[in-house]
Amino acid sequence: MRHKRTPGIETTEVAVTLTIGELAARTGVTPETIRYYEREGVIPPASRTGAGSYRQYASADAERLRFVRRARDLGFSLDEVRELLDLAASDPGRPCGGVNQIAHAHLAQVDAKLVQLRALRRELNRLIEACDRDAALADCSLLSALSAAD
Amino acid sequence: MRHKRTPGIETTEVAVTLTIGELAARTGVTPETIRYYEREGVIPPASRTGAGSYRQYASADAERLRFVRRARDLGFSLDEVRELLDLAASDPGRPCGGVNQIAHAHLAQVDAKLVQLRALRRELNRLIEACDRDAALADCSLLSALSAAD
DNA sequence: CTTAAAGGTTGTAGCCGCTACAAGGTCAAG
DNA sequence: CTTGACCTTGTAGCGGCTACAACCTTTAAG
Repeated sequence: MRHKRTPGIETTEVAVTLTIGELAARTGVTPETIRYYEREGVIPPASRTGAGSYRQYASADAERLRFVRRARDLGFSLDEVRELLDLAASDPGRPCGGVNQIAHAHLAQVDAKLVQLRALRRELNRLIEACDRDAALADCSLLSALSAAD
Repeated sequence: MRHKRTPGIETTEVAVTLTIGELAARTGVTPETIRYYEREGVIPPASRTGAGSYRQYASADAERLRFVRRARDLGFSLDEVRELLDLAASDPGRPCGGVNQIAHAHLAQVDAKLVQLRALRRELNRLIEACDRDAALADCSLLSALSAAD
């Protein structure tokens, strides 16, 4: 078993550094994905103050990582996540139009995908409903729809 | 320029063999994708009767390829397409229940994706509507929603 | 006949966002 | 000192293509 590392000079009892596994547990992002994000430049390279060259994280890293995870959950690409992080880290006095723009563009893409998927579903359903499951393969309307010349 | 190959003994004037490019033009599938399908075993290896070892296709190959393209357009995976092709090629007297089953399973997956995507869209839209594009980044509700602890 | 253009051929790498190893290094507890 | 949990890097795979590079073949034209 492993314990909390760096117990400190026992002042306030909280561990200030996290291993990648602890960070993973806190954020719901696996260690392998965290390392992947680092390679991709979505999160900055972790410090390695441990002699054994383990990655070390602080609570702020957990917040940044949660930001990434939530943005990914909303379907933003890693490129978009990088842009959002850059904006979040830039002059807080600037207007948030850039954020809005990224979000709107993404929403438009989601809508486009929805339109596509709904059309696909309609067509698929049409073919399935026409298909009598007890018919012979030779008469299967689904197969013949797939075989049919346009 | 290239011409129709194998003009034959000028009996019925139609070219019976197609190059991969001609097949591509007829089916709307690029030559590279056709070769990919062959590698993946979705379509059988083409014959190579030409001395130069070019692939040669017949009209039946165009039909099979169109079948694949239509199934792909309906969102079936290549695995599912292979299964559908196997069924289409099997005893035509058997009932088409297998086809129906594959199609139903696929429809269920499409529906699941739709549910997911609709939920994502709702959430994204909620965040966007709450976001005042003229607010400062520091007050951007979208960014704070991404940063917020769960 | 030569030659140039428009095809064809294989093999390999890249896209996206992970995920899953293998082979080894390090740490803390017993 | 051993055990075993955890970490490290590097590499390969997923799906379904797409895009080369480097070379070969066919055909029409000169």
